[in-house]
Amino acid sequence: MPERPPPAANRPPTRRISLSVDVVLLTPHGRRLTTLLQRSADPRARERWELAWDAPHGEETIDDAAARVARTALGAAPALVEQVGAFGDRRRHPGGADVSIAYLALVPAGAPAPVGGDTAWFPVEELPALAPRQREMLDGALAAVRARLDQAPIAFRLLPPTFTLTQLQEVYELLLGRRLHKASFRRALQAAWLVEPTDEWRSEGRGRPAQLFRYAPRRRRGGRRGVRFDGLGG
Amino acid sequence: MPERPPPAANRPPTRRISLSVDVVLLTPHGRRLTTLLQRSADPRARERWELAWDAPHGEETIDDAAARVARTALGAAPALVEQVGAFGDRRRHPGGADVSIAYLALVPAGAPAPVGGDTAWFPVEELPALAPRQREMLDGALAAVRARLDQAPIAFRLLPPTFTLTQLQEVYELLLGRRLHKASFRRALQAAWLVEPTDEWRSEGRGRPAQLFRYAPRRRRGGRRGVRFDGLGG
DNA sequence: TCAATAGTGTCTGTTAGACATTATGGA
DNA sequence: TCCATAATGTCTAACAGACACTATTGA
Repeated sequence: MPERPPPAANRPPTRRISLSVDVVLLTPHGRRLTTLLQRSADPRARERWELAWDAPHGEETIDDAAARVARTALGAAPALVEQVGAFGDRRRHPGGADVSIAYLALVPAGAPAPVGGDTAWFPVEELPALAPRQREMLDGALAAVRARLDQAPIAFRLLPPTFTLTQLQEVYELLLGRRLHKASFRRALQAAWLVEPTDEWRSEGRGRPAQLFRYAPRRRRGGRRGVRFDGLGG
Repeated sequence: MPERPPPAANRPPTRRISLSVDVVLLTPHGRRLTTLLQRSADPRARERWELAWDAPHGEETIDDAAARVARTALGAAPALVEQVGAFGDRRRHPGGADVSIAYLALVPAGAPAPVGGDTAWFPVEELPALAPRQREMLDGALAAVRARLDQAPIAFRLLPPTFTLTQLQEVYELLLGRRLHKASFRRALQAAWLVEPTDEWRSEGRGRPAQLFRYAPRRRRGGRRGVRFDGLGG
């Protein structure tokens, strides 16, 4: 039986550390998922790109700080801001923070882009070099988006208030990284009572116009079926 | 078009904050999920119970600190330690930490219990009063366990190396909070190639002895099917 | 007219859940 | 013997994916 030390003493944690709140802003651009990066504000490293970040101000909570950082970088409030997790290994952060809290923020497609050469949307498969800590946070945010896709209305936050079912399916395909079957997708969507049709139609270019829908979840009917043993690799 | 402030200045986050790492240790006890609580080390509040927690020491990362806190509280290393998230609202933490990082730690059923009246396992439905921050972290850890059940081998970390299929199903029922169909459960398990039989059998009390299995995931065959629109409430 | 996209009906193989049955031990 | 639990076979309804077809627009 190993020796067991007494429980940690209940003193305030005296050692204070530096903290950053970093936000991964995401929006679809065409058939690609893109993320917002800013040029470093450090005058010695103006050519480097960074995730938007800052330390919490004054009495702000970390959620407050994330909302502020997102709003400042984007010029408007995103549709959803959610925590991803804390990153406190020894990888480098642009501000030298000991611990960084990552947030993801979703921006509807077609929202006005921030102007100026200091801020730009990059496809997530073609990113410039980032500080290792921020690279890790970005990968974590992408994994979180995919994991939460069927738990929270992620896809609807990446679309304007009304959208076509093809747009919705494209967002799912974007996030899942695979093609979906059109008829099955619509059947499952109808069975879930998640969207309702508007009386508007949109004609884009050639084919038949598509009906516009809005996100309007009704109460679920029937419980979940089965247990998923997928994803239990090693 | 709203005025857009310049991006956050790239100065080190000078304001330093106090940080705690809090661990939610979980193990099944019979048909209940239980969590480890310790009596407060504060001599003025010895009757209060707390999650195990501490500030990171010296050069420790937050993952290191979580592993240490878990090992210290339990007297042995848990089977899995994973981050839940950061909690930095204004709710009270026992150590007055500005920000707390929650971890969950899984302990196999039947592992030796910590001795002494300062540490005890409580069923998660019958907890004593906790500091509001820690109560929030515990609820977050339980939600994370349920959410990750089909993404990571959570259930197997709550069981000894060999186990019966009934035990495994009981862990799933414990975490999901609902009964599962025995035949369906076993069919899905077999199709997923997650466990392999040993040549041992266990006789518990009355009925026919059950074969023991071990967790031995084989490579997946075939991709995921469909999209889940469950869980998209509102 | 053709090309392109939206939207739907039908068929089929797979799977979840219900039910029943057999197997094997202890009391 | 009876009872309790393990383990499995069969049936059915639900569902995912394939395919085909109709509908409606612009070029």
